[in-house]
Formats: sequence, C-alpha cells, structure tokens
Amino acid sequence: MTDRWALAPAEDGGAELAPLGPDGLPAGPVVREPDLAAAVRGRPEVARWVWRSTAEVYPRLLATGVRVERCYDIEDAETLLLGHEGRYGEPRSAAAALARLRGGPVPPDPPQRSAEPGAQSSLFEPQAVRLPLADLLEVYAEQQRRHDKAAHPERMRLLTAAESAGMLVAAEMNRAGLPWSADVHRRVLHELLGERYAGGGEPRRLAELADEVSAAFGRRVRPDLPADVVKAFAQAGIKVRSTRRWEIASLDHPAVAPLLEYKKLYRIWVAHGWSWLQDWVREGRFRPEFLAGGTVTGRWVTNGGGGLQIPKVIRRAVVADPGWRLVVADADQMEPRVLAAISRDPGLMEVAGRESDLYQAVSDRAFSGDRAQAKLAVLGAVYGQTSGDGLKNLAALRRRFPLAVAYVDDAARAGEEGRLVRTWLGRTCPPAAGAGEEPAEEAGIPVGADSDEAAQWMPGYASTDARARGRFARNFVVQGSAADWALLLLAALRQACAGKAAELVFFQHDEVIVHCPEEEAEAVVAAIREAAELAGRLTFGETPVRFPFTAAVVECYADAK
DNA sequence: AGTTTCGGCGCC
DNA sequence: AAAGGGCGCCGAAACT
Repeated sequence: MTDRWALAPAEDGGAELAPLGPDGLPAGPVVREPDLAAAVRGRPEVARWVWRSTAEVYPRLLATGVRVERCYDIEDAETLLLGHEGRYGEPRSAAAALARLRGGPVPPDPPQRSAEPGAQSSLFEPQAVRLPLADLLEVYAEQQRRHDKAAHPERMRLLTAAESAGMLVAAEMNRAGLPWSADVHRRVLHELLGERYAGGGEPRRLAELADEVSAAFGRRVRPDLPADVVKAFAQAGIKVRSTRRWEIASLDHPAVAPLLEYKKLYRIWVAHGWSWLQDWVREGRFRPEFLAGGTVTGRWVTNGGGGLQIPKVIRRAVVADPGWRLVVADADQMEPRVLAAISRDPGLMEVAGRESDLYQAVSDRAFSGDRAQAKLAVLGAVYGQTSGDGLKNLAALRRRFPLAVAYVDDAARAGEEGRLVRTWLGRTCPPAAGAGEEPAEEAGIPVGADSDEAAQWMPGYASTDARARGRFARNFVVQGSAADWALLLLAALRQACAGKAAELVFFQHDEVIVHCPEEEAEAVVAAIREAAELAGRLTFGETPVRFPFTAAVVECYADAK
C-alpha cells in the first residue's frame, strides 16, 4: 500500500508529486500536476504527505477545504535532527541540508518573518528557498538514515512525526481562530478602565489612580515610569531596587495600593485594550498565529497578539457561537506527572498513577500533609530553586522520591558541564541556552572572577553562567518532555475530531479549547481524556502514570475553572 | 528618526 | 518568605 507521498509546490500553483516506499525512497516516477490542492484532494488514500514546509503548503490546502491526515515537515525535522546531533545553529533549511549532503556551500537561513497586526496568516513564505522534488527526496532519504543514528531512533521518529502533526494542528487553529466577542471585550474594558478620553490618553480609571498615587507622594508622579516611582519612594525615605509587584506590595506607604491597582489595569490597557481589539479581532475571531515548536523546549509560541497570555479577566470575551460550546480542558499537575514518567521513580509513579490531587498525595508522603509545601518543593525541583525553604523542601522530596530528584539533578549537572540534555523523545537543549551570555568585561566584572574556568580549580564552585545553564537544563527535561507529550495529545485529539464539526481553537502548554456544537461536547470531553492517556502511552511507553484532565463545557472561557 | 534594549507583567 | 524555568508584548529609555 502506497501511503506516503512527497510533494513540492511549483511556482505556477501546481505541484510535483512522487509516491514513496516504506524505506522512504521514491517508489514511482515524479508526477506533475497543474493544481496543488486538487492533486492532494484527488489522492485521499495518502496517509502521510512529505513536504518541505507545512507553513508553506498547508494553509493553501486549507483555503480550498482540503485537510490531510498526516505529514512530515522536512525543515522542522532538520531542525530537530541538527539539535539532536549537537549541531545547533547550523542553517536548517532544506536547501542547506542538501548543500551539506552534496558538499557545496551552505546557504544561511532566510530571516524570520515578524508578525503584523491583522495580517492574514501567511499563504506563502516569500523568502524561503524552494527545492525541486528530486532534491527534496534526497534530503528526506538522508533524514531517515539520521533518525536511525539517534540515541533512541524510534523516539526520534515519533518526535519528528509528532511535531509535524503539531504543525497541522497549528495551521488548522490559525484558520479557525478563537471565537471572540468584541462587544463583551469592550464591556469588560469599560468596567475595568472607565471611559476613554479623546486623544488616546489614559482612560478615566487610570487617570484617577495616577492622581491618587501623586496625592500619596505629595507631588506629580507618573506610575507608568519605574524610574519616577523609585525616585518618589526614595524621597519618601523608602529605598526600592525596582518597582516590581513583589517588592512594592509589602511596603508601608499610602501610594502602594493605588500604584498596584494602576499597574494591573495599565497592563490590561496597553496589552489587551481597545487598540489590541482593533488590531487582532476580525469577524468574531482572534487569530494569534500559533507556531508549533517555537521554543527550544518545544513549547509553542504565538506570533502576535499575545495569544498565550490572555489575562483571566479578558477571557470573558471568548464566547462560543450560538448553539455551540467551548470545551475547556487542562491537564492536572502536568509537570510532576511528566517527571514521574521520565524518571521512572517508583514512589512518584505510584502517586502519579492516581487521578486524584497529586500534590496532596506527595504532601501526605513527604510533607506531613502540607500541600502548599509539597507543591513548592516539586516546582522548586523542576525550576531549580536555589534558596529559601526550597532547599529544605527539596531534601524532603529527595528522601521520598530519590530517582525523580536525581533525574533533574543529573540534567542540571549535564547542563552546567555543557553536555547535551534531551527530552524523553529526543528534543535537545542548545548547549549554552539560558546562560545569559553577557561578556564579563562589558558587564564590568573582571574576567576570570566568575568564569567557567574557575569551576575547574575551585572545588564545588560553579559560575553563575554555569548555574544558569544548570537551571535551564533541569527545567528543560521536564518542560520539554511535557511538550513532547502535549504534541501527541494534540495529534490524537485532532484525529478524534476528524469528521466532526468540532474544531481545536486554542492550545496553551497543558490546556486545550475545542469549539463544537452543543451535542458534540460530551463526546469531545471523552475524546480529550482518551487522547491524554493514549499520548501518555505513546510518549513514555507503559507506565502507571495517568494524565487526567479537568474539563468544562461552557459558553464562555471565563466560566471554566 | 529609526532600531534595539530594558522594565514590568500577563500566561503556563 | 524569597525570587527559580519558558515565553510575548508594550512603552520608555537608550542606542545609532
């Protein structure tokens, strides 16, 4: 059965196509077709399309109503394979891969496109270098061989397949958009911020709060200017190093309350206010342009509109179409469950094998029932907390869950020493990411005072850069393996929704929203739970670890949880 | 005048 | 209480 075909769009709107054998090599002649979408639509038996770039091809297919079951994105795979091979930073275009294969000069990658408010999702990538199908097939065949050389070839194949699936999901979500009520949004803004004044200045409520802050200081103070606020506190006899919330909140001064309120509302105004609405919401949909695998850990990003940072109060504007519902579902305690799965710590797997509150179970075993302490300890272990109660809590965690803590400790040590660190499926951490990279001379620090070389002759010493790399690597294995799992979840959920009216419209690390007719909602909830467990088995193999979801069927996003 | 960095805070 | 991982976004400040 010929289930894999390769495809390369042509300049004239047509395409070159070729069937592939199970070995990934061409199994027939290259075919020329006059219409890209028609060529795909006419081959419904194809289970996987191999192409250079999903972002190049798939939006054009979706625009004509053509969906595909699976794909393989050659340039995304190239990125993942280069990373796995410890070759971060090498150009990752298909053209570059071909040049490396043939020993020619390697072209640099074209510059990244940046987001423009209101711009339609790109139908084309103008700067991208297209390759003839024959060249593409050469790169693909070589990538198949490179998978075989990976630390875990079968996991690496799963990773590239999963991220390609993620790119299909991203393209489909970009097309669907998140249902957004501009009326509700404007109502929320008015409730929070008051009237807008002509001229685009601060709305009424912000102006009032600025007046209150100024009155409390006894002089005119601009609360949106940190330097001004620091100076005002200094004149009041209070030294502050910054105007961050956590530093300001504990101060005893009448300006504190209106200042904090101002900062909260100011944030809404500038980041999700009227101009945001104008820029990003069209025809009842917010389209943030999701990018699968946009970060080194594999988490997604959105390009424009702050799609993954929608403030809780603004979520009231996310409203289902009439007769439709939003199924809002987020994974329960994803990080510790993933840590259990990757570390295979027996105690933590046992705890993560229950659907009930994992932090409560951890606290019953290691923290005398103090759930807050247990949660801090787990998150501290994952994020690399280095001081405060975190260390004491970490010790308690280590006694009860030694393999789990050892797993992240090993990752941290590998990061500090500059060794490669990988997620469960094989996504690889760039050697020096998160290190800050500031040249010591420019920062005014004598060279050698805090350098990596010092670690070699001072026992127990690690430079701040090395420690930062350690924290990054520690977090990377958990956050990144969670992203691995999330890709498989999305792929499975997407398959479950195929043939239904239900559409995935939002994804945020461990949370999904499906927009569907009311009568499909319960089936979607079940599909999410099944997809989560399937993703757990596919990603991590057979473990006792469960991946429960909290799901709500709502008309408005804000009504979930 | 245009571009880059910084400070702060939103989300996970 | 103290301040640790990943991002994007905005205006202001700091540059060229």
